[in-house]
Amino acid sequence: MVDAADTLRKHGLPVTAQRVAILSAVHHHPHATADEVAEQVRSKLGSISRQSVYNALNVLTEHGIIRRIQPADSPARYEDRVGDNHHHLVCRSCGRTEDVCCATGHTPCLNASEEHGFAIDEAEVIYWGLCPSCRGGGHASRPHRHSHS
Amino acid sequence: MVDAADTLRKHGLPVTAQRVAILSAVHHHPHATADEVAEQVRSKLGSISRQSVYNALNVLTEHGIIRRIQPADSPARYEDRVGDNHHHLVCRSCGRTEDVCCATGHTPCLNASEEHGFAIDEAEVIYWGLCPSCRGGGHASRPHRHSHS
DNA sequence: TGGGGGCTTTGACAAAGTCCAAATCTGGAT
DNA sequence: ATCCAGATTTGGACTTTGTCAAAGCCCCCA
Repeated sequence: MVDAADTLRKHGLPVTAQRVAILSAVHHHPHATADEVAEQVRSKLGSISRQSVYNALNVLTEHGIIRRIQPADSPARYEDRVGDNHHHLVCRSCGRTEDVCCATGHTPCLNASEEHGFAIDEAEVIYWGLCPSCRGGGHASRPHRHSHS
Repeated sequence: MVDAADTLRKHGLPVTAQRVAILSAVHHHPHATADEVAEQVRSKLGSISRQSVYNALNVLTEHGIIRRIQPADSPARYEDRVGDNHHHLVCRSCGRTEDVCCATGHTPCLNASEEHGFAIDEAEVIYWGLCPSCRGGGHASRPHRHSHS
């Protein structure tokens, strides 16, 4: 595990306290939302502006240092783990997110039967279901819109 | 192709001019957003409230009459084609959306290697790429956030 | 003809981000 | 160690996409 500041330097990015704290927060809280990252950073630095959080997360994402995932009905989430083609498993009820390795080896399903002339560069897979806690009691902590009446 | 009103009746839903127009709009404009649907409906009925559009789209979705898809960086889109396990191909630049049949038969990739105790009920696949028009000139009509500097 | 229930409308509200201009800081050169 | 240009951070207004809630309307049925 490399140092956050080093990672930034390695990518030619100016090292600021905010960036370091943000990158570190993402590392220690995989799949955190921008808000959650902001909370974490505030507990370290005392304060940070919302815009700085978004700026940093965007810059880090553009440089491939972190990855952004945007499941339906959830704000964007960020993760450290880049470079390997893994997917996500999301709880419909509480939004809990887990990593899952690619079931069929590498770059699965990347052969869409019809390409419609598109230049496809990624196949994004999201598994939807209910996490253990939400299966049990049925006491959903976040009502979702997918319920079949 | 069944009549919109019949479809509503078949599902025990009250038939209103708005609902018929909305369902019809979705049928004739697959992958339209709520706003686009509203536009279509206005050109038929003269006017409709935003809330009615959302109400109808939600009701129709809950009854499985239409399906909602929510790709990253795009408002929700709706489509007529339900019941078959097909996926989507989305242009990173302009958001153009196409249907693609499931590459590997049916319910692909539904065997996540690690299930983390989740009860998985769906594997959602989105292929990302550039559509023919956006590949060519490079004149992106909607700047996206995935560009690698 | 009179009720009811469900739809529709209207308007306020909320979440998640972006835009912009001013103040501040970082990194490299002196 | 100091300075400067350019990049970053801030704060606040603003946008987009939806939802909530109250009130009105319409149609069906007795």
